[in-house]
Amino acid sequence: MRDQDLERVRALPLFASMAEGTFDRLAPTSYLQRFPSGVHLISEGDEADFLHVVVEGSVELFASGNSRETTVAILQPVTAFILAAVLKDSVYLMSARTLENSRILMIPAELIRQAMEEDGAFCQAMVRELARGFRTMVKIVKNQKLRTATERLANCLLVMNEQNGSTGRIDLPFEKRLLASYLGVTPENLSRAFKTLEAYGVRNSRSTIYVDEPNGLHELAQPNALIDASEEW
Amino acid sequence: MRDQDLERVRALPLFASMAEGTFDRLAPTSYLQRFPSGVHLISEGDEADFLHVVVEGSVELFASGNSRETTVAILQPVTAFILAAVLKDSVYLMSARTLENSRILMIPAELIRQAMEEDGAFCQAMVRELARGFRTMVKIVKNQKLRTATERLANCLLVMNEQNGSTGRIDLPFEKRLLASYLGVTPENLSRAFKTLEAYGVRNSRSTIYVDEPNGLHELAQPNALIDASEEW
DNA sequence: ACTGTTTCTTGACTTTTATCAATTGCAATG
DNA sequence: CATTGCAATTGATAAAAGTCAAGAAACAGT
Repeated sequence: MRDQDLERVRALPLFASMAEGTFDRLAPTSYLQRFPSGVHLISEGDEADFLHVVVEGSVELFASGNSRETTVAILQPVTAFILAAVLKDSVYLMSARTLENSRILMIPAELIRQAMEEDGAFCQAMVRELARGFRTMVKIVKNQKLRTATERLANCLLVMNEQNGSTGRIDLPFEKRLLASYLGVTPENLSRAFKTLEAYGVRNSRSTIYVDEPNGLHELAQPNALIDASEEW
Repeated sequence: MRDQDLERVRALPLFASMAEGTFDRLAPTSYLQRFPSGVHLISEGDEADFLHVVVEGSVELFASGNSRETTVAILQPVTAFILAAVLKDSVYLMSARTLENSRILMIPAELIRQAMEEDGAFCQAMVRELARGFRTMVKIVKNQKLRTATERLANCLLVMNEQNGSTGRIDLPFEKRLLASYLGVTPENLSRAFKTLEAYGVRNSRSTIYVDEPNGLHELAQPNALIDASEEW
């Protein structure tokens, strides 16, 4: 692994407070691998052998069942995933695939569990990371159960717009079908939800979306910090 | 706090591996309080001052938004809740109310955070508990996004039946309206879902439900261990 | 620039779920 | 034992979301 990448991983909140020795023991047995877009990284039901970290690119976490499939999260660098399965020495509950050319760091699960037992600071970092993950999932549940599809889209656009510096222009970094799956609707219904939002100043051209009247959209969306704010470290 | 109750809390996985000294420091400043049914214990948005533990009775975790309300979980003794908010020193994402006469143990949040820093074994227990909570929430998301209302009910009945020793008889420990909110449907639709399941040998009288043909129900429900199995410690 | 492929959109229709209103049925109360 | 109160059900209707099929728009490769 390149020193530069090592540093980026080291800078992750999860690893930042780790003792020098602990980190040095993880590094040599971990793999940083490059994957093309669309590669299936892990499958739900499999044993958790490695903790994964998106170092570059992006990764989709999704789940299947009842002959359906749904996106649970879309991860940007630098984010660790499937931490809970690794810690419980259990099977994955979600599958993961790359959304573009990506570099993924894989750390043997056994080493992570060891490090947790030996390094108190790391264990505390883990607690924070898991608490963050838990609360993120609670927000996803609330978003799903308390809102209609159009409300979810409206709030999603408001969040994305803010992340972009409130320019009123959003460049979708992925396909609409993925956005649909993430929002829990069919692609057809996502199109219709966009049409509904036209009345609130949302223009939608292929992969660029313009939010002209954030105030009007706010009214419809009724954003809620206890759902929409991303969990800070 | 009575010694007997103290022991029950001590026996919780979360506290079992805690050092003697750490536990002794928590105990005297914690309150074990008795509440009647329907008491609002915490409100989403409030600062997390205490870690709560259901010692007796039962507690509903629910969330509000967009002028709707939904049940996220129903907790039986002995379970700690809102651990994540306490650890992150953040606001609650869910509200909680008692569902019957209950006794709730309240431990000052600050003490929990201190204990985590000082007691490595406790910190590790916390990691396990949070990982468990995270995975439980993932399952709730999957249940919600991958299944129809009738499928959710069918699977819920299968789980409840198994928990009851597969006797084919389920005595609901709460009202149907709560079950509806938990499943994410209106009470009216829950009734209709029950009617649909009649064809699969489900009889439904007030608060007792009979599952006559679990095999037929299985076929419809398509149970899935990665959704329905409860997360073990 | 053309061709084939894929994503996205649109329309018609069905299914699922919610809403509103009314009724039933149980259980507690006096 | 009637009465009251509430949970649960039922029916009618509306809204939301899914499905299927077709067309339009973007994209990749030649």
